[in-house]
Amino acid sequence: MDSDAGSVLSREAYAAIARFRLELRRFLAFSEAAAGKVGLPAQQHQALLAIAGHDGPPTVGFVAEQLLIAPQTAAELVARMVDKGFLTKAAEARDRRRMALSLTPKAMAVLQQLTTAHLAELQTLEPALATALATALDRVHGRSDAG
Amino acid sequence: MDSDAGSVLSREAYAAIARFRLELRRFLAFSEAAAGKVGLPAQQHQALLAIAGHDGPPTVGFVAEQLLIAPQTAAELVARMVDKGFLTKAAEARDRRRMALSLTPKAMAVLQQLTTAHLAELQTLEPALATALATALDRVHGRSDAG
DNA sequence: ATATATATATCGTAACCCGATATATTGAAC
DNA sequence: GTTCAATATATCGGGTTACGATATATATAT
Repeated sequence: MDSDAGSVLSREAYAAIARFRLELRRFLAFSEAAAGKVGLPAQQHQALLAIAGHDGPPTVGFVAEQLLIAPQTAAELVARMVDKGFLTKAAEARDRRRMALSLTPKAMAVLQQLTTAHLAELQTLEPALATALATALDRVHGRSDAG
Repeated sequence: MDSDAGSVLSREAYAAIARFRLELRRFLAFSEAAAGKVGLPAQQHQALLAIAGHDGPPTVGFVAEQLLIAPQTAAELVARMVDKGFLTKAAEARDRRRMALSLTPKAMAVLQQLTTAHLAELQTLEPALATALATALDRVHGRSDAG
């Protein structure tokens, strides 16, 4: 299975992958900065986005799933967001262990503004990101037509 | 300038962007787990990758630039990596303030293995990532042809 | 020689995550 | 309807890493 784990990778191959990761970091750094400007740590922004995009009733567990974090971490995150007035939390009638989460008007306003800015930034960064990824994957196969 | 900051975004639009961010997190989670298995925190892996892909002599400042972190954070990161035997550090002759960094054989072996695994994973995730991004950007323009 | 700028390093502090654990609630077994 | 296991959320303690403020060494300008 690991038959080519010993194949030698060129400096250019590492450079191409590093470039892709840098483009990724640039987007994430933009995102974190934009969220920070409206008073949201990056994870709180992601929680709002996941909740706003969800069809059914979002819960703490749903946030954990979408953010790929442990349930207790999601509980802490949600608690901070409730404290700051971005979310409301209420036990579901059908299963009182689950907490139904809702965005406050403040959260909806902030998320809309952030999302607009993100879409514009993604439009800008998408070509560099796509090119960097394609180049990185191409290098693996021995191609090197870049200038 | 913020003329369309007030445009209403649909739940589907949020869902599409949330999906893209989830795909991104999946890749980053894979990367962190893979690096962790060989004893590297995510940032140390990124530092190795940036150094391996760099042409000239890499320095602490170069690592800070590539990882988008503050210089003192990069100094700390590099110090931890030297302690663990992944990097060597030596003042440059031409400018003794700068520290020339080199990968140890241990680091090269680990990075090669990690990179091979990452390229395979990227091949797998790339379609989902590209589709999610394209869908998110399409939604903005009012399209909704997804099934 | 002096002042300013640059590169790296150290220290204290804050944010976030997780493992272990606790509590509340549900559902299953009997 | 009581008991037991499973699920959902919450709390606590500890570890990692980031940054701001600051320190030191070296380089550059005048």
